[in-house]
Amino acid sequence: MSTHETIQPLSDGPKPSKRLSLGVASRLSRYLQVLTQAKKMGIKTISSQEIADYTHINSTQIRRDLSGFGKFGKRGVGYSVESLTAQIRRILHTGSERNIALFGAGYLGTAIATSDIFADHGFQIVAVFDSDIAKIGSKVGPHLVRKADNLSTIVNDEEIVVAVLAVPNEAAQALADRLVEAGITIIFNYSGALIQTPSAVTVHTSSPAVDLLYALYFYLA
Amino acid sequence: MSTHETIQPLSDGPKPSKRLSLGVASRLSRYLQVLTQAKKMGIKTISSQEIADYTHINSTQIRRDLSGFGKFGKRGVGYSVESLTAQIRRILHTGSERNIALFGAGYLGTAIATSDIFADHGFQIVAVFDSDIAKIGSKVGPHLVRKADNLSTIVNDEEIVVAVLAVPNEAAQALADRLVEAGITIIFNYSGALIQTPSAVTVHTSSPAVDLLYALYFYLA
DNA sequence: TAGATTGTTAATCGATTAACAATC
DNA sequence: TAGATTGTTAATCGATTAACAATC
Repeated sequence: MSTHETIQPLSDGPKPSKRLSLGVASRLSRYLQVLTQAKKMGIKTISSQEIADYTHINSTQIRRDLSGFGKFGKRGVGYSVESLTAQIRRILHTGSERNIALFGAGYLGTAIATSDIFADHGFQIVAVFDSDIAKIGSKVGPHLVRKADNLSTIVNDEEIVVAVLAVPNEAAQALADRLVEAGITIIFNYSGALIQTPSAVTVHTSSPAVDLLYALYFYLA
Repeated sequence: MSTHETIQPLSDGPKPSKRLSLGVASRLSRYLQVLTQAKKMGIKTISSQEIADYTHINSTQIRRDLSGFGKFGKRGVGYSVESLTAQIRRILHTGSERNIALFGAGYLGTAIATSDIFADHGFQIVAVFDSDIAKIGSKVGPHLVRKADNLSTIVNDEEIVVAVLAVPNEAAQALADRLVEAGITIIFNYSGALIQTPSAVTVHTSSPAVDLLYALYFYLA
């Protein structure tokens, strides 16, 4: 956890919907992942201990996280996968669909476009871009590869909230600059490059090797 | 951070090398990522504030994390990129090369095999596997695609420490079971499937959509 | 020197979890 | 009923950060 929690003292609305701390939001997201998978596997009910087995998050903490928002479980039984999913979605405000633009139609871009990892969580890829003229007009999964011109128009028209960058390191910063200009506020960076943006823009850089270093440390220690 | 810290009270060795807490290990890994990139960009010196700008980790915390292990910086100047990299590598015991086996030679597997994200951090892909007979014998980047037979022999001979799974969801659990049997203790799972393993085995499941949900929450709130 | 940045302290705050009553 | 699991309390512990002296 990198930063601290900010509480919004509410002027006593009907529900005490404080802003979540980074830790809680992160954990709720992970519960959602387990629940989504569990649903796919046809599981109807899940206990806090079972979620703990998958996430390595302490079962007491799971119950505590959830009980802050209501009594979602049944003692002696566990949580309904269906209804807990709905509850967490509500807490995270992620009930509705969100639109994504994908930049880069190489191997990684194609892998992302053809997988359902994003779709499973309500993220819809609505546009795929590449700078290689040879690729423009071809198809990646169901998507037509386009040229990344008039970004702000496209971002507006297609109601794009998130840009996913699967481009070479060298191209990442320049593209990010253009995206910021076009009004994008969430960038998901799969390139290895570090990206600098105004503070209003969130950049999430995926770094598997860093995660691996981290895992390895605990393996060695 | 999901679990708590464990301190190994040392019988007074020369250096008080406690076991790192999850939080510290995670943050040190991220500093390493920034330093690796900074080095590529030809930067010689970096301040805690600059690292903070990239990682969104508070600069005081960065200095505090580092000062637990020595005085690595120069007041008024910052940290030497080169020497700080070496120091963190030492702290994380990640100085030496580690061998990785990659499973799955589809779009994602190919993207991983041809990128340098792992190589940048001392992880060497030494074997690529696929279950599709049509792919066996073909090349993915510099690697020959092999059949995943005799896993324990290969794991031993090639000194493989980590298995990276870029396979379909349906295949993940069965493959993980075979890997555990073959003696693998760190599995990096890029499939969307949840994997269950004995507790001695570390599974890291990459879940971009979950990260996105999390980022989106703070965007919406 | 003047400016910048580290290293460290001290105080606060949130995260974590063992334990257990409640109850399905 | 007996067994299982939730919801909650209470206590501890680590993370976080503002502030500032030290010093390059």
